[in-house]
Amino acid sequence: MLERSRYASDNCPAARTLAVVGERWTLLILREAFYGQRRFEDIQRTLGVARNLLATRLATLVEHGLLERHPYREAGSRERFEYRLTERGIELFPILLALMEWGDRHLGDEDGPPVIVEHRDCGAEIQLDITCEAGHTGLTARDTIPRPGPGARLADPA
Amino acid sequence: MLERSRYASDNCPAARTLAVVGERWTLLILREAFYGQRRFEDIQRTLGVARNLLATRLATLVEHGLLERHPYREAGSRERFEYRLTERGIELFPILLALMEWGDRHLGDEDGPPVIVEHRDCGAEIQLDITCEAGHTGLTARDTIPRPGPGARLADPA
DNA sequence: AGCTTGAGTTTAATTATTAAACCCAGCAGG
DNA sequence: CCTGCTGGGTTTAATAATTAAACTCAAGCT
Repeated sequence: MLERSRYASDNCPAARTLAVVGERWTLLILREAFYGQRRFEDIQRTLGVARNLLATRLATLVEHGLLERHPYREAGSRERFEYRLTERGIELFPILLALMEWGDRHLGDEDGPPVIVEHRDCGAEIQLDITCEAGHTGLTARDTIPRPGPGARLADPA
Repeated sequence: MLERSRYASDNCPAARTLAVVGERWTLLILREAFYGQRRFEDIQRTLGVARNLLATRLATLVEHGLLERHPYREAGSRERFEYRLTERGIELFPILLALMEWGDRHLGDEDGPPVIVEHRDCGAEIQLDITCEAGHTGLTARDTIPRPGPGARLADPA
């Protein structure tokens, strides 16, 4: 079960995140969760993912604490389960947003995006912004530089 | 070659982006590109990815216009090729950043992140911020709501 | 008693991924 | 001008992941 080890550079946080959400379908399942879909059948139908795969993906998402399995009972039905985002899962939102923004910009259709995410309070469209702690906004990758942090490890002496 | 179609909900921009960068290793290869690694051997060694897979991933990244293959010649060596991020590729940065931030917060080691990304001009640490066009900052997924955009399509009449 | 439905499992066939071996061009040394 | 080395890949065979389709199972409805 060392899924993590398949993505080397094992102390890289991006690699660790991908070990949890980087398998095929996982981020799309989470997208559905953000859109409010909570039930196996609904997710399966809208995504078209294989049923057994959806079952195992949901299980690992629950295992990693991104979704929670909640029992519910609809009138005239037996008890069933739905999957709700946890706080930990909700914090994945910027990843989805970054994927959407890039897709809209570079792979979008003529007629515009199928979904617009709005600020609930004011209705204005939201977007991701790269900022620095000193208050500069609107940065791009070119304005940044990676530096070793406190947890940096020396490369493996081959 | 309908990679795209494997990720249903075919007009979803997140799904389209994942069709390009969502295969195993692709985002880690791009991470290396952002760290300045450009050569096959270097990427292969630091990532530990299978060589044939790295070759095909680099080829699809070039095909999609995220990397460019540039010839170069080191003194005493024959011509070789390196892979450089294009503008299109550079714009993937928020995706990597979002993955890193989540990993740092939820899967990080005691001793802190191995890498800190700084604003080149002022040295302050950078971060992603969800903002709205009306100027509100520091939003979370809970402050947002998705709405159908101009390109929305009705669900398939099953 | 038999049919339906949501939520999964199981099974068998198809793809992806891996490790390891191989290839190739040119340069350097002898 | 023969040999070995290096960067940058292919090929091959074995292993693992993904798929579609069929099956299960427990209520509840008719």
